[in-house]
Amino acid sequence: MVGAVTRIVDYEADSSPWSAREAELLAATLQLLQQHGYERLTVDAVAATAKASKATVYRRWPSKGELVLAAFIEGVRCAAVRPDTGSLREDLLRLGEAITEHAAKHSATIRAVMVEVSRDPALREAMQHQFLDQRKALIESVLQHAVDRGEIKAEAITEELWDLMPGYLIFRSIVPNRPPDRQTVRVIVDNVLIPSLTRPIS
Amino acid sequence: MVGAVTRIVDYEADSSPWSAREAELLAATLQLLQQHGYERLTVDAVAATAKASKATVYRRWPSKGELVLAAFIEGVRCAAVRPDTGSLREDLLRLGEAITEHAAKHSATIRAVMVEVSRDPALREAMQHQFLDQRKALIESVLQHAVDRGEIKAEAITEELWDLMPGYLIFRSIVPNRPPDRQTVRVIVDNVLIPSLTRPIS
Amino acid sequence: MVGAVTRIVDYEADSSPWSAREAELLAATLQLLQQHGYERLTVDAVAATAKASKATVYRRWPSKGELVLAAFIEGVRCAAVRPDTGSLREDLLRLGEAITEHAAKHSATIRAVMVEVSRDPALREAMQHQFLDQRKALIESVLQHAVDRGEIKAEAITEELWDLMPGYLIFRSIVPNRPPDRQTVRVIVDNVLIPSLTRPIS
Amino acid sequence: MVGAVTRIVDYEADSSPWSAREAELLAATLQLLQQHGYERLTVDAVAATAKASKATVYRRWPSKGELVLAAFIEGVRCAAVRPDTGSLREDLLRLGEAITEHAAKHSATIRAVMVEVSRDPALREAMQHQFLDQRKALIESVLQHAVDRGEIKAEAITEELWDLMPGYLIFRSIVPNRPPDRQTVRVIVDNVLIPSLTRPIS
DNA sequence: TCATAAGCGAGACGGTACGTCGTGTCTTACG
DNA sequence: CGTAAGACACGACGTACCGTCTCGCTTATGA
Repeated sequence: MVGAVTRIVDYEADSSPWSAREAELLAATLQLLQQHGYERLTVDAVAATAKASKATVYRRWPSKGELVLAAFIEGVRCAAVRPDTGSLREDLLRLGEAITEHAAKHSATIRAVMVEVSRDPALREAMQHQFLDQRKALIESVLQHAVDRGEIKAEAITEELWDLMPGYLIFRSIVPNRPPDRQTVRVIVDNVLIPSLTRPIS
Repeated sequence: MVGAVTRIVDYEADSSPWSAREAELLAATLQLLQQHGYERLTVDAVAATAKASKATVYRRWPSKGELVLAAFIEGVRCAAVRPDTGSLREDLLRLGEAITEHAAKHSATIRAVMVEVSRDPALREAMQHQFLDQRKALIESVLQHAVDRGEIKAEAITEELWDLMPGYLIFRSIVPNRPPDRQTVRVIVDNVLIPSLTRPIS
Repeated sequence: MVGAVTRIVDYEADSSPWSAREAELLAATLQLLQQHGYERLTVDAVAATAKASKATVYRRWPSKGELVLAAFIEGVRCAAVRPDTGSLREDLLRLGEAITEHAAKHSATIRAVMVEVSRDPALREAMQHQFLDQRKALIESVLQHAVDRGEIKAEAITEELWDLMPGYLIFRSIVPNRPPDRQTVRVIVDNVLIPSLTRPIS
Repeated sequence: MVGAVTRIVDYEADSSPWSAREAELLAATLQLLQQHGYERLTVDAVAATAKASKATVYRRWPSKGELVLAAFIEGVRCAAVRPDTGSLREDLLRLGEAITEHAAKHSATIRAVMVEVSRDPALREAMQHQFLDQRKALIESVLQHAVDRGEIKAEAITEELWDLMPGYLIFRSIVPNRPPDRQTVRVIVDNVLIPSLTRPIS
């Protein structure tokens, strides 16, 4: 049964692993990231904003990169809610719009995280387990529901397919000049995903 | 006629605007970027590698960001060749594979460029004209040829569609753990692009 | 009468004012001072060595400086014994050798104490009463005995004279490369002190 | 001939080995040392005072300790002038007073230098060659002149003797509460040095 | 043929952020 | 209640890099 696989990593947001103090620090980090971008974010400023000291920050996260990744994941964790409208098309639209919205707000953070993650295998690991796997489970859950409802066949689901929309939307969000909007999501869902998912299997 | 638009920005690679000295510096930059990533690339190291002095670098490019963007664009310029196999599917496959290959080699650079470009409108401008428009023209040229051959209808071409494959492939390249390969390209072309481009227009 | 002055502060070692716990802490401090010097001595290390917590240390001594001074004075208190050989020359030699020996063992501590004492009037006060006055009384007692025996005249005793040997010996101990030895003491006693103390008063 | 030895290290002040920039930094260091003492001297403050940057300081002196030692030695270098009055007693008085005056002004620096020097063999070496040897040569020169004039015999000069006055004066300067004055110098010269240097050799 | 200028290497400089460490204060939980 | 454990704010340390600048040296041209 396919559904079982979906449950290996559940899409349900876990309760936060952070203490109140840590959450404050991550919130300060996220806020400063949005305002100034990664390069102009200083750990001193994070500490000052959270009325903490640098040592308090570095006790938790051994480098600026880890701090930013944690802040990013924490930001995503809150936003990850599975849509459940009863219709695959609606679910996908909502999912796409949620991603679009979140990515628009945190594009600087996403860019920074990509750079940091590529430099440190430990960060890569964290990114994989705490973010990518979560998102994968979320989408698979949406698709699995559609399979359960008989809207699509399980065989139509490929890695590339479920990954396509989030990947492309994020790409558009972090590349200058063309942030995605509702229209972008609609076109992808209606012209790409739904046709591909519902066409007869060769 | 649609083809005329395509020619506004030609996909043909222009001859390099750089002198031999400048090309050396860009080559050194590109090499160090591949080896160490953006953050650990220092202008000192670029100068040393090219046996130049920092002043020589800064005379050309007023900041590390501009230097890296120039190096990136120069790297792309060489690699941009329009496939012309006579078959849309083949053209798209080759295009996707070329993008995949290039992005694999220069993922660190791409990540860095995204960060830098987002911080400086001047870099954004340069990125737009010297890279994005080029790539757009290249793909439109491929699609236009298919229209000319009668393989697809001009109306089937949407911004999202021609942009989808490059965007997704680059996304996959710069995100950890799942670099795209020929199979990825094949699935996108066969399961997404061709179906979407050839399905009857509603 | 001269002897009366000597008795204002007695040279006799008082019984220690410290509890067993406090003595442990001071011993740990002294040991770490000898091993690593003042700068590299940390209050954390003192606490850890004595299996105590930092709060326990700071409850007794409000700063690192006070702690170190207390440790130093405690170290000296134990070592201060008045020689009484019946001969001024012998007494002075023993005194000088005792100072030499002690200063060699605790040169790092002495240096540190000098720095700390100069920064804090309270420490200066403590140093004065708990150490300098003690030493002064000790030497005056030795000299007074010699006067009582008729070896020297009371008028020959000047502040500079009785202070000269300890001061110079300590100076030599805390300056690099030339720690004093028995020969140093002998030369000072025989060539300087005895001649000066016994020469006819002009 | 005894004079030859004296010339191995000449007491003459060498011309400064520092550039103008470096002299500024050392002057700023010395000034701040006098004002605030070693512990509260920060390299940032030195840089700011000299309108330099920390990197400029650290390029010259690899640590705060080395910087302070250099500043101290530079300060001494300027002040070291050999008295030459034609009378040993006068020469010694002037020497003692010069030492007293200088040590009074720089007592905090001297204490700091002692601590730093004891921690680093390299600093010890520098201290030895650039300061202690200089001072030794200076005093030997004064005594040698007296020998040449027939005031004293060369055999009366011992290491301890010529070292006694500077050592004791510096000791008094760096210990709290009893800074030496002209009277102190006079007593040492008249009651200790002159008698010891002129007494018949046994 | 020589001088004057422009480009270059070398690298010092002011500035700024990093990540580390130690002090002295404070809280929490245990005995 | 005193203590062990240890988190915390503060602030200095020493390092690294950016982008600017000055200094001579080379080279390339104009008198």
